[in-house]
Amino acid sequence: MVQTSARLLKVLSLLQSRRFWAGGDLARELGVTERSVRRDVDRLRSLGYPVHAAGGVGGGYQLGAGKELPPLPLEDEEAVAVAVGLRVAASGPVKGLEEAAVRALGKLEQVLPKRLRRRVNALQAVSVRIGDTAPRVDAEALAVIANACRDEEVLRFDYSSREGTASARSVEPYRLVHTSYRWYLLAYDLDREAWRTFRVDRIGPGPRSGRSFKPRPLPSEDVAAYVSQAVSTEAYRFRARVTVQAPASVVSERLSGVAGRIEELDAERCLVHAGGDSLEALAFYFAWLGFEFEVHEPRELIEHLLRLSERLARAAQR
Amino acid sequence: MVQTSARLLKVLSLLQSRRFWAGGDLARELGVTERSVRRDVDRLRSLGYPVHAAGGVGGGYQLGAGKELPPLPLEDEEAVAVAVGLRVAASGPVKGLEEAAVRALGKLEQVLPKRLRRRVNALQAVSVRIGDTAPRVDAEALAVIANACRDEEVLRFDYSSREGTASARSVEPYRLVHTSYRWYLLAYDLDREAWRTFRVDRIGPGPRSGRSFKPRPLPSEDVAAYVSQAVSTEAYRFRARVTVQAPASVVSERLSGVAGRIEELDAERCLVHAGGDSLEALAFYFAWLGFEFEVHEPRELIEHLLRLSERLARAAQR
DNA sequence: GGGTCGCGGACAGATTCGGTCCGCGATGAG
DNA sequence: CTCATCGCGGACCGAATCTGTCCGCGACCC
Repeated sequence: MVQTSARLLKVLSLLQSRRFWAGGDLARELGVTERSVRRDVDRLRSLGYPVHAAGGVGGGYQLGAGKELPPLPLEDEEAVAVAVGLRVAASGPVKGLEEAAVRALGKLEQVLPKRLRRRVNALQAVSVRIGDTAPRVDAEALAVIANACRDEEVLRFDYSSREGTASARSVEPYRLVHTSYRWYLLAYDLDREAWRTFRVDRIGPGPRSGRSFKPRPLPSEDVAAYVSQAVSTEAYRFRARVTVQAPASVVSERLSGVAGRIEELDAERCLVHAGGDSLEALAFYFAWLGFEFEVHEPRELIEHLLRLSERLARAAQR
Repeated sequence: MVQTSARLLKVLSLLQSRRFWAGGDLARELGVTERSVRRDVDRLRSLGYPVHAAGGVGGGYQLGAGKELPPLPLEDEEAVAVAVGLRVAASGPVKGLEEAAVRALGKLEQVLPKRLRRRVNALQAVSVRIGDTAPRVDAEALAVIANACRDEEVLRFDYSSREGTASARSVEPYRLVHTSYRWYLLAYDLDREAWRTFRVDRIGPGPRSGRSFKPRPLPSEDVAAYVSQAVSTEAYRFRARVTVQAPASVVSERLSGVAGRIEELDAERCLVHAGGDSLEALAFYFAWLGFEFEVHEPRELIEHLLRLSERLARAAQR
């Protein structure tokens, strides 16, 4: 009967909504005998979910941490929180998690009721962004693209090239790669009949996935290497060279997340090469460090720092 | 048989792992006839999960967005991403979502296999924090506390008072409230036999939940109001008064997340009252605005800005 | 010691399940 | 246009399963 399976799902969900459930309560909640509850619990156990039980007064069933993760039943609010959290995670505050976050986001968005999707989008707007060396990537677009890759569906979108000219693209998406704080899409461009690497932040709003395609062999075994090579010519608007009066290890910890590399000069100083598209972001990263530093280039950054310094000095006057 | 229910769960999970599944493929994957697959799909539909189907060549089944959210089957990596994302969300980058995020986190942590928990904790460390008016709250502690509230379990922890004296507490936890960038726990202190409001960031590491208790009536109907009144005497280390040369609406948008309130002076200026425990954070927030501003108090902030301004000026020299 | 609560065997009847067989209709490629 | 593909669902039947009932056991806590 469908009833049995539905009940099983319900038990699973009940057990996750409250730590302890007495057999009798569960039975009442589910509208079956206690014996059936015991059987359901057994079934869950045989499915690999560790349900602990405590005897005596105040005892009950409790879902524990097992080897595998049970499917997570979420309330509306919680789902929204998960979606928002994943969008943050996908935009990269924590290294090495972006791809997984995007995959999870794809799964979630696929089944997210419309009313919740609206809430997520509304909340998304107010997210606080730090420094922002990374251009803002639309997390929903990211999810759409990730799903298109997974499902092998042709993707259409508008793309603005580095020079700012826009063009409509129609591609077979293969991989979404996250490197040095940017998202890239490795895809086969159907109109140009060639492999291309797209910067996701340059993809226009609302990419649409369409009919499915038969995947062709990738241009390289090592996709990450291929992409990073393809984009190595990619330049930031500004490249900064800055000497910081602090040990390289300290700086690298505090600058985690900035695109760039750090050279140790001596025990107390290091040279930071950082790339960014915004002077504000670059200035803040270094100011935020809290150490003395010296900018060698670019000139624009030096000028920006001077202006900022003057503004702060004015703020402190009275 | 357990088989049927297990299969149903598996179908649900398969349908979320790939967009399109042909009936034959599903049948092979599950080890049953195609007819049975159709029946399973029917069952899912009757459980409220909208499974769309497309006929013809290249057709297949597809899980759509329904009224309710199906339980989310997560891979290991994805679960870690969700946990990290939720921890970020719980620490409050997006308004009004913190409580839900903590609830979801509680659910997740309850069933998170140990190996994944370690990963989450490891990753948590490197999370980038902005400005940080909010003291760092241990997300795992938050989850433990939330679960203790939900499960009505006595909670023990070390608490350092405002003056810095530590004491061991044993309380009945009732509500976790998030206001103005801080977490508070409303609880009944069993030793002092009185209601108390605890700042979660002052709770020592590893709060432990114990035996369950019978809840007593709350001291007030409106818990949020009660707590906010109870903590109204709570002072920040620094209180700043700053005039900003920008419309109040713009400022309030960019300062979202800072504890404080904004008074409109005229169309082009507003007065911001902000509280914070760190001069760096306060300076950062106002500098980050990008507008001209003037600090009226505190003196420390003015001095800090001067020092910062000089440091930036030095950085720009060469 | 007694009450509470989880455990699980046994049994019987009702229900359901899954495989098989089959014809229908929609879709999309050639 | 035609054909192959693929989802749909009715019918049938034997096997498997589920549920409620009854009951004794053991653990735990007051």
